[in-house]
Amino acid sequence: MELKDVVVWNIMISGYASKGDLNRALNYFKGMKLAGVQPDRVTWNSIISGYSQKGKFEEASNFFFKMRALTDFKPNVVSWTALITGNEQNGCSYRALQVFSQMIMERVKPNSITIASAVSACTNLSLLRHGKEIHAYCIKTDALVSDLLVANSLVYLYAKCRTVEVARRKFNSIKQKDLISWNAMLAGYAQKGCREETFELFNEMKSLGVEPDVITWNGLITGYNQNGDGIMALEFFYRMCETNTKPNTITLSGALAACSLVKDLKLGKEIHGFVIRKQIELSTGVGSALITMYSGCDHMEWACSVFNVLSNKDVVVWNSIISACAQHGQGVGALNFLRGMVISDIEPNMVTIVSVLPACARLTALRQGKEIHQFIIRRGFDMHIAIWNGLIDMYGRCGLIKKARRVFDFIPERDIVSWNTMIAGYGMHGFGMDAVNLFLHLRSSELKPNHFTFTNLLAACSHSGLIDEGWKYFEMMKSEYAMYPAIEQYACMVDLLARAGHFDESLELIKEMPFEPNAAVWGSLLGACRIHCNPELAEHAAGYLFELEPMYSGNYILLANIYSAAGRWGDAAMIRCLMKERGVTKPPGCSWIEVKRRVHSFIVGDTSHPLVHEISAKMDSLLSKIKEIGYVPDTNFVLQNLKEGEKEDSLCGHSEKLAIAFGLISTPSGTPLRIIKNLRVCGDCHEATKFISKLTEREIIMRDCYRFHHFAEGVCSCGDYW
DNA sequence: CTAGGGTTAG
Repeated sequence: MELKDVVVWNIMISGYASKGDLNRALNYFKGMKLAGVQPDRVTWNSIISGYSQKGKFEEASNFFFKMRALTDFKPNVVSWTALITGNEQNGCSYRALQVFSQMIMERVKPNSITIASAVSACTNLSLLRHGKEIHAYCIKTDALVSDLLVANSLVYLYAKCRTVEVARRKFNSIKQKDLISWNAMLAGYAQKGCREETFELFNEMKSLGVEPDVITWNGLITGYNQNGDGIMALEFFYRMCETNTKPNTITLSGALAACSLVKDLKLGKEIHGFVIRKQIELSTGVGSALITMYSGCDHMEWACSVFNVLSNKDVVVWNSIISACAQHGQGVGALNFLRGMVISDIEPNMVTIVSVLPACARLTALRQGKEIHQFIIRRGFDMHIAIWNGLIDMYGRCGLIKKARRVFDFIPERDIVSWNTMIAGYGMHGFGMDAVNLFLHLRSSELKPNHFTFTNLLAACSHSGLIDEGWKYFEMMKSEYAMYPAIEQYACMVDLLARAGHFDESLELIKEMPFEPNAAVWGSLLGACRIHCNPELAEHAAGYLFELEPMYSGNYILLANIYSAAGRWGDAAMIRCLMKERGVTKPPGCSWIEVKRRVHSFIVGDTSHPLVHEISAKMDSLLSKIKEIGYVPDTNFVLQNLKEGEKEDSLCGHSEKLAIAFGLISTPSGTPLRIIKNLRVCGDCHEATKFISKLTEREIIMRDCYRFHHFAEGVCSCGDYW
């Protein structure tokens, strides 16, 4: 065999390279040189594109540079474009754009494929500004703007970046629309939630004789899912089922996601059945959609059984089950699955972190939270803003509000969620003025506060009794931001006014607000009645609450406590009977404290801890000492009608006191104690803890189910309003 | 030799 023509070699090489078999392609590449045939630009480009498509950019750019160094021909537009499309399709859009600008700087003229790919990269990154620049470049340099490929990519860009009107103008300007143009515009309307426009355009398309394909339907379904509109997503799923179009796995995932949104368990199960009947292999995509669907419909057991059945568990499947646990308050489960994932050699990614941080926050699992923070730093993840925000939340909820602030200050580009989370953190710690100051800071930034900002800010004012500030920002919301207060903000204001004892004003606000009062509103009022000892109003509020959330024990307990405090023992007993009648049970008070990497939990009246004698001795000596400096046990918080001495004993057994006593004997003096309680902190314990903090010169940080209490030098950060 | 649309987890 003599010299083969370079074209024949190229066909072999490009064939293998485009199939991803780079080894074969390289063998032929070497082979042709041995045979004395010089590779040409097409040969080099085939290899570059093969590596680039596989996401092996180091190899791709090595050949790119070798081509420049070893040959007479420079990389041409195809070589550059191969690098750009490869990066874009492998989730490295940012690098794709870097390559693109490098190419422009070297004065290589892009073609329509290059431009479309660069615009797609902008779309992936939501870089509207950048995309517009590329658009402008097209207009300035040549007629590429009218190229169908480019035009379609621009419709996607403008639709995705929330300027659907601009997308429509671009769409209208396309003379010969293809199916992809229609799909782009329809998906854009779906993502933006424009129901009418979607239907209109859809009908227009059909009247012109253009038939939707599976991607049209999928774009509509997933678009509406992204918009949170499961009803429309299912509408289009049903419509598709009436046609001859066969659903694929993406359709099924989309339909399952919609089921989860609207909690349509019945349809979800039908689709699951369909998957089994048709023997569609349970791909990781459909598998994770099933997990999410069952979890969204509150069937965690089934979510777990789908998880167990899946033979191929990729990072998305693990993330699905982790976030399912986290969303159902199963923090321990979430952390267990995280461990399972690591053991199975699946690398956690950004989404894993974002899902698992709230679980740590809720568990106050500071140690795991810190480990995850370390892990993020070690792995050198791109710090997605959601991770930063998760860290703020985690540190805030674990009681390290200063650390939370340090994270906040460290974020290069904060979004509104960062500010909202930080404001909420200050609020739950009772640092109302810090929350207000941060809000003022936010006002001077270019970000716009949203409804959550005001909810968190007003809640912070309320936790700190900042009445004037509360009114001011409540009014500012309307006057300066043209935002109508929602029921959440009204609830905060009712809470703020009632806590301060301004019951008339708060009742007036309830009357005047354009919503039916909900449990949060009446609950605020009831809580305030405890502080100000107002059993009459408490009865009124509790009446509504018993209707709205009949099984929540907290309301009954609160009302019973209020009756007891007013000496109305008979009424208090009646409430306990009512609870029994309705089968409402009060979860036992439980407190946790972490000492030397171990979490110790104490249940009310608990005698099971190994150090029970030491704890009880410590408690006795503490109580007699704090009584000397002014503590008076408040037996109103004992529900049972016991004798005075017995009531005092029963108070000593409260879980938060046990945890404090244990913390004091098992940590060196001066160490702050961090305690978490599952219920609202008891009034007597609150009083006692203030004295204990003074006596022992310890900082005691206690989180109950509503907020943080920082006890130091005999006072609490809540100012006794909680 | 480069080639545009729908993709599960937050």
